[in-house]
Amino acid sequence: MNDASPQTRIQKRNMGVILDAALEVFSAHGFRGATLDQIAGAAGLSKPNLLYYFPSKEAIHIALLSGLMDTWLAPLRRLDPEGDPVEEIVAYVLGKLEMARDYPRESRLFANEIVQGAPRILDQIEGPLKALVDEKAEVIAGWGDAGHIAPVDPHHLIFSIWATTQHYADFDAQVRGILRPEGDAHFADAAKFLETMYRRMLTRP
Amino acid sequence: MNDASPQTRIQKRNMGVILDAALEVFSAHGFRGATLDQIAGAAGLSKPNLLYYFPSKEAIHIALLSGLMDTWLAPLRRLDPEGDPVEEIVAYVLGKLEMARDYPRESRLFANEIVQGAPRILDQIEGPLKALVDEKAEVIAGWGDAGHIAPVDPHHLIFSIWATTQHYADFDAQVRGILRPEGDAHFADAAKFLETMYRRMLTRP
DNA sequence: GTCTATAAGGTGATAGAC
DNA sequence: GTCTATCACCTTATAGAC
Repeated sequence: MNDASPQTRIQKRNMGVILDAALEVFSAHGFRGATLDQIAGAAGLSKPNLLYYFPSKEAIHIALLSGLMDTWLAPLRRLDPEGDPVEEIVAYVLGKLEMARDYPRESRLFANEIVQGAPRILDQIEGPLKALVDEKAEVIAGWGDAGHIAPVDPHHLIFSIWATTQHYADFDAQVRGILRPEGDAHFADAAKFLETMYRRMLTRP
Repeated sequence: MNDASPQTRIQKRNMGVILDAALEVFSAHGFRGATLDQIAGAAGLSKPNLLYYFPSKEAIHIALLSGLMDTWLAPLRRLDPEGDPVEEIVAYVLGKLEMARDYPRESRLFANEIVQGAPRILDQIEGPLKALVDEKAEVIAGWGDAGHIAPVDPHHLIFSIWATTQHYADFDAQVRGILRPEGDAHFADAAKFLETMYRRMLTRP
């Protein structure tokens, strides 16, 4: 299948179905743990038919990661240098937490990949991702210098936001196991906790 | 190999060598991504010899996880109800960060397992881990009620500490990719950031 | 206790009919 | 475009000599 060729509606639809099935399987079992049989089954296609649309298992995985990277970074991209500093950061935290709640598969897909050394997306991390993070870190540093927020290391602030929000998607099994049997209000409680936490952190001398 | 049988020095030594090799391989590739060939190679043993000491690949993995669970929880266990509340929690944060720095393989071993739904340690999560967390959460809640720290949801506080500290081990590839080329002082900077962050959060306004 | 050899089954990918 | 059949390889695990 030639990636650059024009696609029929059926082709586009099947590619979409395959990528959704692949997201389901790769996010649950990792690259090595996922099998083409599982993906084909989830997509409702035969294994050879899968490989008519993508040349290899790795090609599916790479297409998935590349396609989702933009969506995944959207919340950070929305951080507005002209907005109110504390409110912008709190909105980013809550937006990221909502993504962990609504798109846990995407979060786990990246988690699986990065924990194992990010072999297939190191380029994108060191390229576009680093560029975006550096840009926004600059903005946050400016807010600190201007005294609009308490001084913080901007890069580590961003890491802490990723860590605390994605934790609820990536380590869901652990969170549920510990909050059991109460918890299905995990995310509401987490939102309250994180908002309070980051407000205190950013509004102090 | 009978687990209950008395062991010679050679047996004990080889079991230790195997478990260390298994930690290396499982933490880097996950359960499914790891092969007995890799583990045998890292241990300097033949594959059949590996399986003389452990009955199966899964048995090695389970032995690893069970054996490390205690070590892994030691910092939380040290949280002293009689100590100074803010200092106890800050010490826990910094202790956990040191573990991420000094034992990243252990951190990634658990991360790999939990991201994929914790199929082999759900029992330990819902049992001993939950018990310990609930116990310490009680202590922290008491500190909040007594006004020794600002009020926080204790469970989510603990989750945030796990997330922010283990992040530097589990997502090391991403952290390095973004902090590049500067960073080898990641951990020193992270320690400063996290100490400041948790002090601000726990100290009453 | 440790080795070589090999069984048994799974997995990614291809060939070729339709 | 989609299928059945199949290949070639890898991986876990066992058998049996030493």
